[in-house]
Amino acid sequence: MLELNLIKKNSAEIIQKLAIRGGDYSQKINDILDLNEKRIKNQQALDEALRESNKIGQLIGQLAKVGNFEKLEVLKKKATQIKTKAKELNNLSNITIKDLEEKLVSIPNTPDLSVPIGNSANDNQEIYRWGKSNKSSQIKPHWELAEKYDIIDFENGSHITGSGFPIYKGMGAKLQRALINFFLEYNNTKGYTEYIPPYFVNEKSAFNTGQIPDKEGMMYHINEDNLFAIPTAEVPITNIFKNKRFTHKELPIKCTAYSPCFRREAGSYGKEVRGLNRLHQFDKVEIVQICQPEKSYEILEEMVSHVSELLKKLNLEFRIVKLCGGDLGFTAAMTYDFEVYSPAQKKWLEVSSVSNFETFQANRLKMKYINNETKEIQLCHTLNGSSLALPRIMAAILEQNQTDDGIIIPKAIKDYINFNKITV
RNA sequence: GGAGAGGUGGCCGAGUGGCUUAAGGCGCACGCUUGGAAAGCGUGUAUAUGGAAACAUAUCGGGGGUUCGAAUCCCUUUCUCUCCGCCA
Repeated sequence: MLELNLIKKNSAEIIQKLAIRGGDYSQKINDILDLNEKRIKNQQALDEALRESNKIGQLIGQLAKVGNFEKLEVLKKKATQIKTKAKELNNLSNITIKDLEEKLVSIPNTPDLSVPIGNSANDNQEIYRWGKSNKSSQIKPHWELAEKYDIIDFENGSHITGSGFPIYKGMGAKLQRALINFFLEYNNTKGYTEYIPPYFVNEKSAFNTGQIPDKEGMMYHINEDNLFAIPTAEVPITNIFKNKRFTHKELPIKCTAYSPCFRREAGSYGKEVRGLNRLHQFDKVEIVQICQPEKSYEILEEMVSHVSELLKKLNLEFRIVKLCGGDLGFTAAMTYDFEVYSPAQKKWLEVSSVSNFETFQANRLKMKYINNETKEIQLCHTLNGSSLALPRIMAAILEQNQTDDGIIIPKAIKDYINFNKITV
C-alpha cells in the first residue's frame, strides 16, 4: 500500500511512476486526494465536538465534588447532545476512511524510475547471461529423463492429488533434498538466519504482504478455518516482523526459509505446465531482507549477486532479466528475474524473482525504524527473492547435465549427496 | 474439545468510574561527578491523525455497549498461559 502522505506530497511524481506500468492513474490518485480532504474535514469537526464534550465532562466532575447538582444536570443534557452529534460525525468519518482505504489498497506499487517501460515479458531487459549448455538435437526434455531414471512420478502424483503434484522418488528425492540443504547452508554463510515458518497463514497476513486483494485466486484456501496455504515463504517470514520498530543497529534483518509453496495456477495449460514447468506444489528456499530505505537498492544488488553465485556454483546456464513496468508484480518497485535455460524446450525457465518492495509491504505491516540521525520514525524497506525454486532448477540440471549414461550431479552439492551421477 | 487465569508504554509492572498517557522500575539519551570508567545524582524519554505552531483528538489486545465521563463496569471476539481430555 502506498503511503498516503507521499501521495499528498508528490502526487505528480507518483502518477508519473505508475505510468511506467502502462496505465493512467491520475484519476484514481485524484480521487484519493479528494477523499483525504474529506477525511480531514470530518476529523476536524469530530475533534472539535469531542473537545467540547471532554471539557464539559471535566466541569461536571468538579461540580459533583462541590455538590452543585443543579448546574450539573444542565451540563449533562448539553453533553448528551454533543455526544449524539459526535456519533454522527464519527459514522461519517468511518465511511470516508473505509472508502479511502479501499482505493488506496487498489493502487500497485510505484516502479523505480529506472524500470523500463513496457507491456509484457517481451519488453523485459536481459542484463546478464552466464554459462553454456549442450544444445545438440539429441538432448531430451526433463520429463523424459525423469521417467527414464525413475526419479519423478508425474502420473501417480496426479492420481493421488491432481496434476501439478509430482512425486519425487529415490535419487530424485535425494537430489531435491541435497539442493535444499545446499541453498540453506549457503544462505547461512552469507548471514541469513534460517526459519521454518507456518505453511498456512490467516487473511491478515496474506493482506500484509500484498497477496490479498490482488492475487487472492492464486492461493489455496481452507474455508473452515479461513486459512491460506502459503504461495511462498515470503508471506509468513515477512509477517514475523510486523508492528516492529527497529533501531539502525538491528538492520538489516536477513532471513532464509525453506518451504513448500502452493499455487492454484488457474488458467495454465498445455506445454506451459508440462513436466516441472509449472506445479501446484513445489519446494523453494526464500531469502528476505528488511532494511533502511536508503540502503534498499544496494541490498537488491547484493541479493542479485547472491542468487547469481548459487546458479554459478551449480554451473547452470542462466540469465538475469530486469522486468519492465507491465510485467512487474503488484507489490514490487523493481524486480530481477533469474531464468535457467532448458535446452530441450529451447526456452528460459524462471527460477528466482528478486524484488525491492520499498515501503509497500512495510506500510501494511507497520514495520518501522528510527532514523539514527534525524530520530524520525520511518517505514522500512522490504526485499525478497527465491534462492532458489527447486523444480525448474531440477529441470535444468536434468537437461543441462545429461549424458548417455546418466545425469551428472553438480560438484557444489557433493557434500549433501552420496552419489555423483543419476543412473538407471 | 472442557475448565480457569490473563493481555497496560521499548521491556517489566501498578492501577476497580473523573486532573491517569497512565505510578514505580528497567532500558535508552543528555548533563553533573571522575584521571578514565562503573556507581551515584539530575533531566528527558509512547504512537497516530490534523495543525506553520501553540495545541487538539484518538489509542491500556480487537469490536460494541452503559455513563456527562471507562484502562477500570457490561457484552462479544481474538490471542497467550495453567489444568483436564485427545493425540504425532
